[in-house]
Amino acid sequence: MSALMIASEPKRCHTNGLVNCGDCRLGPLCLPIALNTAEVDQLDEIVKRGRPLIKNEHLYRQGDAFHAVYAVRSGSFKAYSTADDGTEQVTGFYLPGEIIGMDGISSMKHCSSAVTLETSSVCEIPFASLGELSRQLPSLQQRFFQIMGKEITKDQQMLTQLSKNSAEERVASFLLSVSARNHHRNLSATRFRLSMSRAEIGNYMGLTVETVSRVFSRLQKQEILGVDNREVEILDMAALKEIANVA
Amino acid sequence: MSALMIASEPKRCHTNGLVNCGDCRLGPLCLPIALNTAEVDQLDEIVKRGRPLIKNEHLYRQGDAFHAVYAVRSGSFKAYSTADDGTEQVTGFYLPGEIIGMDGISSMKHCSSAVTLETSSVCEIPFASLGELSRQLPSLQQRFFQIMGKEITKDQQMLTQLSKNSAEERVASFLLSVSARNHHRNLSATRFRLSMSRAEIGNYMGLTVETVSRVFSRLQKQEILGVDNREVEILDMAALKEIANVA
DNA sequence: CGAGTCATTGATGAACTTCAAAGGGAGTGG
DNA sequence: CCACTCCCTTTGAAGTTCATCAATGACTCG
Repeated sequence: MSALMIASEPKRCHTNGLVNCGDCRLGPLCLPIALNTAEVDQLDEIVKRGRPLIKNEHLYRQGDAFHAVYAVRSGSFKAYSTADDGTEQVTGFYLPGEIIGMDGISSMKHCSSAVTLETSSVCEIPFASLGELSRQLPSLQQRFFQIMGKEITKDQQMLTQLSKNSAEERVASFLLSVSARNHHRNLSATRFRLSMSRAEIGNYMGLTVETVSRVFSRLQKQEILGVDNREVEILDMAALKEIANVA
Repeated sequence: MSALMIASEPKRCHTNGLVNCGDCRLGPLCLPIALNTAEVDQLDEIVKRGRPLIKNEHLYRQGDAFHAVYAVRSGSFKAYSTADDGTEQVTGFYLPGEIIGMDGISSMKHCSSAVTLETSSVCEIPFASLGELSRQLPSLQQRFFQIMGKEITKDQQMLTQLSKNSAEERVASFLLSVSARNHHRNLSATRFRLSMSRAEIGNYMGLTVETVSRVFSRLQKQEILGVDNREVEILDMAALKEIANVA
């Protein structure tokens, strides 16, 4: 439990604003799936690649006009909505290759905010252009429907999570989700650094900081998890899945 | 607190399988919003109107191949998913004019089941045709994106509901949601019959039957709500909104 | 009219929250 | 480079809310 930094692969991206969808390592995870080379080039033309955002910088805020969705290129984001009384609810975490910003589609206004958890960069995909282009490219339209559908099923799984599962089940599921998404990006499924605080995890999973911390401690005591601050190692994947009720 | 039946407007629909989107009273709530007459006619051609479904009949089941979404024409539906251990989680209730079945879009398989809560009917909208047609009709594409986006924001509001709110707040919000949707369909916002059981409400809101029942009783004692089994009357809308934390 | 489901109400208990306090880490400025 | 500060994390003790268990009553529909 010593390593501070794990493979800083995002760096390359930060220094290369010229990368296009065809060359992007994330291509196979992101929008371009199922597009052929010519189609990817067309997609490429509507995508805007911005400067990196520093930690705690907002991508958009609740109430902002909606005009684009964003593909996370590097780093990570937290999406959250703020109630009238100021309390916040984290609605999702977004890792490279995932699409953030779809909360604004229905009303053309963002009903949540998105903020970086670390230095991050995105590809901006103007929604109007995406609509237009997807009328020409059936597989792009298909793909975007699929991505929106996935957001729906993800949220519905969270509903079950929040309404039925205990604190241990929720935390275990959360860790497995991060693990699986890392694995999907060819990173370690068993060892990674959490870019979010205990409080943010707790908020997302409907728990308090203290409860999350206690669960982490218990999992560590049972030697299922190795924890060093935000550095995490899954020592017993089977046991963790057992706890999370995964078949 | 006596009336058993409230305006049975759906009946007319049941007896008329020939109604088309252009004539449907629900048009302005449903998919056709923002389409002109010619466009509605085109939509009409891909829509299949089926026989009415009786109470407790399934529209689709978890695991079924996905090939269409459905517009509720009359009655009401419950969507729910079943875990490996057999426990069920209600993921939504669907009233006339609302679209059900989008849970299958991402994987082309339904990951939840849909069942009627009473005699009901739907318009089946084959997804492939909808995709095709929406490539020709920008406003239809726009509209469908909007509907999917709304499902996303609805689910995210539920997340906040489940993770932050007390039993009273949840039940109050639920009643207000049904009230608003009724009002939207030009039905009474203050008096209606719930087509779902206490257990189903509880399951949806992450509570037990007993808790839901107790909240109903308390609201009745405070003269905020009139309750006669599934017949409900909101006596003090302001107080109910107060409880639900609505601004 | 009878059987079964649904709703209500009470008593008890468990899980998580809240309140409180102290121990690291990371980043900043001197 | 060190020291200071602030925030994050951890752990303990007490308190609440809601779940669970249990029993009765009411409604619905064959």
